[in-house]
Amino acid sequence: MEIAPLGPDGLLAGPVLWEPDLATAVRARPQVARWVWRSTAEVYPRLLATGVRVERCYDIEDAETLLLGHEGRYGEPRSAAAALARLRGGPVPPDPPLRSAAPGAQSSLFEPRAVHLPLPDLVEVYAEQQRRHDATTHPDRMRLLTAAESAGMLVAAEMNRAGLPWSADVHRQVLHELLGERYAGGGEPRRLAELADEVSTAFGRRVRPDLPADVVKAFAQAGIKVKSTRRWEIESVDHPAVKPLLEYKKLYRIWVAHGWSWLQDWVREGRFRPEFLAHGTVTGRWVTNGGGALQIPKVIRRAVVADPGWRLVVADADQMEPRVLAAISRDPGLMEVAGRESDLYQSVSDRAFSGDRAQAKLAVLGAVYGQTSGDGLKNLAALRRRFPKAVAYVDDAARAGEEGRLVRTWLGRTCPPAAGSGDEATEEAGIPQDDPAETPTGTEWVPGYASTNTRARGRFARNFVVQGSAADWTLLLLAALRQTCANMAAELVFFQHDEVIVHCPEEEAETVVAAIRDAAELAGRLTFGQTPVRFPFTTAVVECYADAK
DNA sequence: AGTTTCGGCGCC
DNA sequence: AAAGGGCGCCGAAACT
Repeated sequence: MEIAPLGPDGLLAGPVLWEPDLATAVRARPQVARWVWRSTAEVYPRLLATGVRVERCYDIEDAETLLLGHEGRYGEPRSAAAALARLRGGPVPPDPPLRSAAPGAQSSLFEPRAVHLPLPDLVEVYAEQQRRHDATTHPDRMRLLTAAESAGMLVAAEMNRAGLPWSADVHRQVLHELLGERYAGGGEPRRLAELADEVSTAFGRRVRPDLPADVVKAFAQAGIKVKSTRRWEIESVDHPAVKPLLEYKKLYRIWVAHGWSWLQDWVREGRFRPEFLAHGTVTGRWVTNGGGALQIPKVIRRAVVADPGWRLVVADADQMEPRVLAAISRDPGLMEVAGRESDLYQSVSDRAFSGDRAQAKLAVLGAVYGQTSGDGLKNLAALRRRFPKAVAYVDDAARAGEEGRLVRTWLGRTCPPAAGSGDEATEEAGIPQDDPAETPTGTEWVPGYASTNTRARGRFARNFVVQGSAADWTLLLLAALRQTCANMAAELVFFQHDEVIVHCPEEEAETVVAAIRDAAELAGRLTFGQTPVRFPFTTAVVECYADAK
């Protein structure tokens, strides 16, 4: 591999060196403060496989994505090769298509090979990116963002390697308790078959509860009109089929999504190994590929069991979103309640909802998500009176989103604008687009597309500033926690939006608990600067994930 | 017959 | 009473 020494200005400070082996090259240079490379996801797993860990890195292609976003150029190709072409004015190569949605080991055979750049070219792109940081609204924050994101890439690669401790025996036991015996031939297990029979008996004819169309028809024949078989619509219906039907749906879900075949597919050698993908969404939240790792049902968490003599430190950020909203909006009232470690929803409720915590929580989340009706909306007025700056902050974001202006998180992560220009990246990101063909013209108001999508974009932007700023903060948290764990046997094994699990020897558990608390405070200071807002965690030291709640 | 979309629900 | 932000996953339905 090629190695380039960088000077204090981040530019090429000497001749490009050639090393025969990546791992050896890295191992031989412990003094390197930060490795700059094209893509952590492609480089770092190979290093980890040979037992080499790096302290810090700078991921050029991830930074390119963030910088392009900040510059309002969301749709442009984000590869290092594309960045170089833009720099030199040449034809810009399109990004390789996203990986096929179809899972399966073979898919990687057909993935296009990444374009590798000669090292001096890569350094040139890097140097230009450093200059582009300076042109952002808050260069110091943008540098922090790309650094934090790169750290997140390291964490993700390390978690992918570690895997989540998983007891197949316990999992099978849980499945048997819930679903009963399996029958030969791979059909429904006993309990599901029984429930399906109960549903059919209640309707007086054979009904397949896993087929929504069949269920809707059966209800219609019983004189009950339902538009769908969603739980919230069905559960208020007065009919003997409802109870077994809802129970069936719950268990069916477990069976198809986390049943025996899931176990077969995803658990090897006592570990569940999903692929964590940092920066998987535009808000900065991570996603996972494989095994539905971010949707492990509560009952299945009994199968997450620490190694003998080890513990799981399960840590959950308390009321993360309203605390983040307090930090970014600087609303005096909200900062005051977020400046305490006690239950924030209770404090809000004491101030604005005469003690009804549930109402307060609904109102806060409604404000963040852009609720348009129901109790949350009603209570929004009370929230607005007490915390005007906080509500105004998300209202402003929503308006900006509706008008197609750029919306950013605290550190500068930028929401894709609804270009209305057929922007593919925006489409991919799931931002609602107006379809010109369906936009009514010459009409004041028509129920449907245009206004619906505009409002949806507003809700997206409203949520983006909070969810995305929270993601900014959690990246700094992970980076700090990773730093501490580097000196111990402890390993980060799971991360889900506002929750982290560390697997460690029993004797390290209390140190890890303290490390999480310290990391949260440090992340708060680094991300938001001077702020009274606290970021407490609820931590539990357990042998089994299910015991954490 | 193979691929994409939909319905529903799990998690935050 | 009515139904909002982000995801992934599965089988069935709907498409080509």
